[in-house]
Amino acid sequence: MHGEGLTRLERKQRTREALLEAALMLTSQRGSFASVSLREVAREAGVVPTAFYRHFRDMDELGLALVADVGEWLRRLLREARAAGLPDVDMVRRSVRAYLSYLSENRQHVLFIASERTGGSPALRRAVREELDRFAREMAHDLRSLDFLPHLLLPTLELVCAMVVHTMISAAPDILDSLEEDEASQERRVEGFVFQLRLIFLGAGQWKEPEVP
Amino acid sequence: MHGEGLTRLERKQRTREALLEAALMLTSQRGSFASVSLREVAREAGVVPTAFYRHFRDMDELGLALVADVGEWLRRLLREARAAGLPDVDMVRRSVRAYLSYLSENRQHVLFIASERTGGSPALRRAVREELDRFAREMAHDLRSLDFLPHLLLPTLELVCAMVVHTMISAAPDILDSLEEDEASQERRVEGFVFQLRLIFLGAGQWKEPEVP
DNA sequence: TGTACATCAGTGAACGCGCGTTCACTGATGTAC
DNA sequence: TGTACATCAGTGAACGCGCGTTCACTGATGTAC
Repeated sequence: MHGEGLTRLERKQRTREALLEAALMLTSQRGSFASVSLREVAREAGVVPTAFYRHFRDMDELGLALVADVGEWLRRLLREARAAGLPDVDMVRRSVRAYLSYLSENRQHVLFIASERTGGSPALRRAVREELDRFAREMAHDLRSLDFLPHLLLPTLELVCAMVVHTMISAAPDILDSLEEDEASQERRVEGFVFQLRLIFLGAGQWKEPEVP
Repeated sequence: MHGEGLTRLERKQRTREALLEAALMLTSQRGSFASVSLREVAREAGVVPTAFYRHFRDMDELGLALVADVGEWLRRLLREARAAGLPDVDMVRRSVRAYLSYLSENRQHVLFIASERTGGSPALRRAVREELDRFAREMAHDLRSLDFLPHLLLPTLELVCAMVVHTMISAAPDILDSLEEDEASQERRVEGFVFQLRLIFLGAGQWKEPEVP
């Protein structure tokens, strides 16, 4: 019952993680972090409300911790993509398939980012934005080292990556919602998503960097 | 004090509008509709909480009415764009300038759409999505009749428009937030936004419709 | 190794507050004659 | 036009509820000797 064989610190860490996970779950369920209460989080994590304060000053602090957590998840995703190597001929469709399966397993993370990028408190919004910017920069760095789109300057490649990331994140709620509707609208959403990515890469392939004399 | 010279119906309509406006304002202030309470809306509109029920069954119903309202605003925006006529050479930069000034005057509408497209209740999310889809379809229709991107099939043009709309909506919170930061980051956000639109049109210009035998 | 004490994660009672919703009401506007 | 009655937008008191936060506490784990 009390996690035998664990040190006090390990147990504390477990409770902390339970709180974070509970908050993430409730946020994706409610649609926004702001409408999740401290008491709900504690209840879901299986502790008394006052235990919350051993881990976070308030919900704002937990929210920021959640962003950091989700940021780590994003970096793991990137690391795996990196291991998969250079995108090939039908790269977009393959990547989309991979992303969709990732999405169904990590619904909560993506929905959290999507909703708090726009909907959260200023501090939360800012933190999410920073994680996404950072993610795009790392992705650009990876693509550069794979010699992908070599005609683009690095800052331009970063902008392209930011656009891809942002497209992926904001397609997620549309696609996840469409799962609850008929199969046709689901396919339509996915096709729309594929089209968007294709258009971005098509545009990026054609982009001419302005001449610098 | 009691709006002399107005019929009872006109006064009721006024209160209704005051409630909607209050809700819109509070939503853009809080970052999400879900974290605005019925009592706050009534207070802001200058009526007692129970008067709310003369106009809406609950906050969900008011939310949907708000979507309809904002949808009308979108259509007005489109009508004005239509009157402005065919986009010209430096169309993107001109349009962006126009959009930015529109944005600063209609902050609340855009922020409402942006946050509830992802963050709201399922019904609200769906309603917002429908308004945006409809908006994109009308925009595609307009561009078609102006012979813009004539090599694209109408469904493709609709996808391009959906992408533009969606890029505009989701750039809005980034840009509005950047106004509170230094001028450099503001310029960076706007440049990123311009780049995204350019890339979309560049891609759309290059798009080859698949051959149908 | 055994004992005495300190630490501190989690408990449980209590608080004041704003919430959504109910109800009976008021009094100005609208309608019928 | 004037009068008597109906309508109904908005009022104000009251309710039970979940909220965030405080406080003194408990008892298992950790530390010093």
